[in-house]
Amino acid sequence: MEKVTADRVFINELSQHVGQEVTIKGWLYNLRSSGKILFPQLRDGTGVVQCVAVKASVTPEIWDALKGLGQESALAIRGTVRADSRAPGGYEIDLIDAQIFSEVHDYPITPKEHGTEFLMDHRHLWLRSRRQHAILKVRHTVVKAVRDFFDNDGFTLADAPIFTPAACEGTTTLFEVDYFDGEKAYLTQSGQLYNEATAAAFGKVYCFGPTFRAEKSKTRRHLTEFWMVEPEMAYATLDDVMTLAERMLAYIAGRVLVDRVEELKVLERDTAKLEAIVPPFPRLHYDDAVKMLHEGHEKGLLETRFEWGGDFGAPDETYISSHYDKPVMVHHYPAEVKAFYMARDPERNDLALGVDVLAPEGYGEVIGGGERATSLEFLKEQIALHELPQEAFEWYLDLRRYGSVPHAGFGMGIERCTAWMCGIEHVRETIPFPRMLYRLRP
RNA sequence: UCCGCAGUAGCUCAAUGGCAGAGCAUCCGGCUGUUAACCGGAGGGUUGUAAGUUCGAAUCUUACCUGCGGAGCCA
Repeated sequence: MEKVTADRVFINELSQHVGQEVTIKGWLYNLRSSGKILFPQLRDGTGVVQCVAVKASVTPEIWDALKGLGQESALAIRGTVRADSRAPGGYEIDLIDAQIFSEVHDYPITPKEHGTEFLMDHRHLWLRSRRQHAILKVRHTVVKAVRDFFDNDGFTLADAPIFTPAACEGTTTLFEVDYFDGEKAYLTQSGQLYNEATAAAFGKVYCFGPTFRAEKSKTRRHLTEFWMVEPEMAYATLDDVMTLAERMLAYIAGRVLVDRVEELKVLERDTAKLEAIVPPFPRLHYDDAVKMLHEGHEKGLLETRFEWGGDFGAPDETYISSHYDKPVMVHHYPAEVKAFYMARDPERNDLALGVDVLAPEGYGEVIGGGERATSLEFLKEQIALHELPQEAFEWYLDLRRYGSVPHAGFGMGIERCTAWMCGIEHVRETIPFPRMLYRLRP
């Protein structure tokens, strides 16, 4: 077979090569034929392009080789780029030559519909599909936007460790690791406590990495391994953190709208929903949120009457957020339902200076955060009250012994944010290889 | 962990107590503009597993396994 010799270009660059002879290296996305004319569609990771091979214009060897190719065969083609409204994507390549790298005849994922289990079992191949490709491109942009946002705002990236000796959330959701001599280690649930140390060193910091929670949760919003970005600011309050959260979310949505136009089309995302994500976001005191839930119950829109003092369930969150077309920030939760390190409202000691950001359209809690307690004595009490081993937290208590200041931060789940941006049902599609209860492979 | 639903060809599904089928995929053939192309033909089955009821079970019963949806908890 002849060598493919023209300059290699990528499919998303074709508009700059109209009239030129180019080489595309990729995989066969689909093949249609009509007698003496073949329409192979190639994908190369940047897009999909339709090629046209006319029997009279190529050698018999190339014709026969192309004719028999199955989906996902690997090949390079040489041809002339042409704008054509009949082609999906707007550009078409008149094929001159082809080189087959790998011939495939039994690719399991066909253009027809498949079930969730089958697709999840073939996740390593499913990633090649147009929709999955679009979702992960959006994820990439969400991550990039997050990093740019903090980098441009004077934050220092200071990542937290993944092996930790103690929990910062509840102890029921820890993954145990048996490796360190004579001591149990756990996979991190949050970089929160370490962030407080680096914030005292750098002022404004963030960490970004994988997080592990052994919750027996089987919902569209849960993964056992997920990625979280956590900013932390010294000399900052609950209000500062809410302002930071709304600025960040608006920045992310803006970047996705600009950088992922094609992907949002593939996903059939209603972009008006993303355009609405601009500050200020409504701020709702927990007491007022509870009032809202009571009204919802009286109107018959909520099954059970919410009791003051609890944390919101999924239907409660959805009901609250349904009143707004922007994310809503619920603040001043009862201290009892929040972590031990939360600062208290000086006027009402039973309330914590915490905030949850509830995304619209039922996407639920995408951000949780707040102001941290500054008093050494208070934290010692809380550690005892929660029956946590104080010796494990001595380093953390040092942060209160040596230059304790008001500080605040939050955590955002990248997958929940990405699912929201994409407008998709389940977070499992927003990470290349999801880890869930009952899902370790592939 | 609890509640609900489902498991039949490689995939998506039909067959509701009486011959296990269709579309897609695969293979063979046809078609010079296809858009999840179309047309003709072929191959493809331990009906999730085990036991039970019955003359007869994909179908009814029980247990188990697997998956999906929801709840609690969370980002």
